[in-house]
Amino acid sequence: MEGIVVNIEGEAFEPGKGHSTEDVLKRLKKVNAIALRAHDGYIFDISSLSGLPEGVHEVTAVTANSPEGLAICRHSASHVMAHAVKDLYPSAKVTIGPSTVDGFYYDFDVATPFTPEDLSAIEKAMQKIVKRNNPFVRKTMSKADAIELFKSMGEAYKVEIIEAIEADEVSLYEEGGFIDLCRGPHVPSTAAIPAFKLLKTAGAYWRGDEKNKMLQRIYGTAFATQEELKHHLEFLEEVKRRDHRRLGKELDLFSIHDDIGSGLILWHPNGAMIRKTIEDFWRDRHIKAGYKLLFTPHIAKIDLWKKSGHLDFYHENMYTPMDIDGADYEIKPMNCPFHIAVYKSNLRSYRDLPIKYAELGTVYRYERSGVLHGLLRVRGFTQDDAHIFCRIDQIEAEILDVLDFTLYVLRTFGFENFDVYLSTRPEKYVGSLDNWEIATEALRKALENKGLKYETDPGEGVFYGPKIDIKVKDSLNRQWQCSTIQVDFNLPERFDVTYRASDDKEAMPIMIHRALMGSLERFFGILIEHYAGAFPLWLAPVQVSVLTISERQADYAKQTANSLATVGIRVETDFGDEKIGYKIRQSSLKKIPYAIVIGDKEMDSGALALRKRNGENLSFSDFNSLLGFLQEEIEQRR
RNA sequence: GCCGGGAUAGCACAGUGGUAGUGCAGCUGAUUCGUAAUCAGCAGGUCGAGGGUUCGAAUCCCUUUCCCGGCUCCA
Repeated sequence: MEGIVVNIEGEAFEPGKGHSTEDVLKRLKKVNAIALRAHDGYIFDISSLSGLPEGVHEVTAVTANSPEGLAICRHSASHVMAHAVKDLYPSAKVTIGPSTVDGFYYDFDVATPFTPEDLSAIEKAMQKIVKRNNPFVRKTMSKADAIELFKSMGEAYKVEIIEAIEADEVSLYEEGGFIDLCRGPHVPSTAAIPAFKLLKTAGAYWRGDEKNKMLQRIYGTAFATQEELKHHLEFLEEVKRRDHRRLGKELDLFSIHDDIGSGLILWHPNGAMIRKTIEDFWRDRHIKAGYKLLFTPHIAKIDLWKKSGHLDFYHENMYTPMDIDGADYEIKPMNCPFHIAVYKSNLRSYRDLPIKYAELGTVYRYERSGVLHGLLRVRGFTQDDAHIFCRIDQIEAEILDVLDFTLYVLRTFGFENFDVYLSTRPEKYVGSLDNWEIATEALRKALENKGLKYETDPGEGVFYGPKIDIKVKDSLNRQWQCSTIQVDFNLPERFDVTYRASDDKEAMPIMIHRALMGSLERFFGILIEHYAGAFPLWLAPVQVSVLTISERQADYAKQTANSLATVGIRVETDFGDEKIGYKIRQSSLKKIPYAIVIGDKEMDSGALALRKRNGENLSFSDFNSLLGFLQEEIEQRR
């Protein structure tokens, strides 16, 4: 351990020089260190302090408060879970058990799936193991020995895993008699797993491949403190509370019916009003941004899809063709071929470019029944699609434009944080290397020009071109993919799309596909959860409710409501014989942004009282000042 | 598609072999009230669908449809 510096909470310790090894270990224990991080980010067990690899001269204590430390805790928790499962169900075979972004899981091969009661029994067994404070002991052995060991234990999956490992030596961890193959690192001992909870069970294929056996997965989570665990569980409750399927029903926004078909959405009046507002905004802004709007059919002859390549590359998501007068027609999974047909309906000059076509195009795609999910994964949806035909020298400017436009639109819907990804050329691709290079650089430059932080996903582009994906973060900080901007070298080629260049020769434009919201259905689902159903005034299906204290004010209130409706405010009235508290409660449950309460006072004075959804009260001396207030808020879309 | 769980009144749910229930919503009546639930009465069901076991099935068995959680973040 000579010559090694150990940083603990900002203090440097040098075992052998002023500090004894015991002191350092004690100190590490005192701060609840669970691992050590080297400069290059590599993480070691605390026990490896005495045997650090050559070249490592300085390490820093890692606690469960850091992301790495927490991941280690969770990983160790998954081992403890496997230990508990083996104790309770000795015939269970262990497989893999990693930590995840918000917890951990472990997959087991068991004869009968786990029940919720099993889960709490396992959790209790885990608590006992944690209490015993068994040290995690790392061992290494040769591959051959490890294979022998796990064979003798009957752990066939572990044998399979070891056989696939390339190194000569593998590491094992033992804790309280439970041995598992593991790369590590782990917490020093089981008591260093402060707060954990098992959450749910699920089927999961071995190695995620549906050709393999189905294993039983147990999900759990762990945190540095009970407090944080509690917060996380509350967060999960909040997620449930905001579930768009639940709110969709409660607020009468949309429905899905068995007898109509899975993954097919019916927009109810409230949802349809929101969609109409979104669409109006979308169309208006697109026209202002120089897009031309299109409407195209829902079906087309099968040859079109052969030519576009969809039948080759996309047929798994397409429905069986229908026969019309002896010709096969396909319901459309994409809008692009139609937009190309519009482009090709005329000769185009280089002076015409860029040509930007936009359409709210409804497409139908086959999704496996198991993946359908409310509005977020459906079989019929409307894309806010657009195709930009431009010259290759225009790509950067166009992308820049699209980026600006996208961020403007997303911000209007209350999304302020984005994660941006640039996906580059995959192994299988079409188009020339030159074009890929130019297009990828154009995307990159546009991102840098906008000062957007982005991650590069090498090789993750589509076969026909590089792309930028933008993921929004909602009010619960969850990430959703909405926008995508994709360069396409393929379709112009396939459809022989051309323009007349300045040198009088035929040239091929580049196509940019882009969607800002992705699909209206999905975006709506995300919005419902983002706003927890409490839509801002400009989007709210009903903007104001007019409520009376008693029957006496009904006529007067009716006039007020009519005056609002006449200028386009969406109003609902409640003149029933319930008490005002009841009416306000009803209005609040419907998440109507404002309630106007009218009693004798208002009737006599002409003043108006406006109650916000959150209980706050505002008063206005007359109708016009109230109207002005509402109109300004609508105008500003906040 | 696969594994597990589920489907009972418009909604949320209870009901493990013996008369199908509760709350909210709905309807009717009373009440006319000042910022998140006034009171009373009434009505509402092929217990997802089909078949079977049984004297008797929401309940047990089989089939089927749909919904929910998941199905690599790689020792």
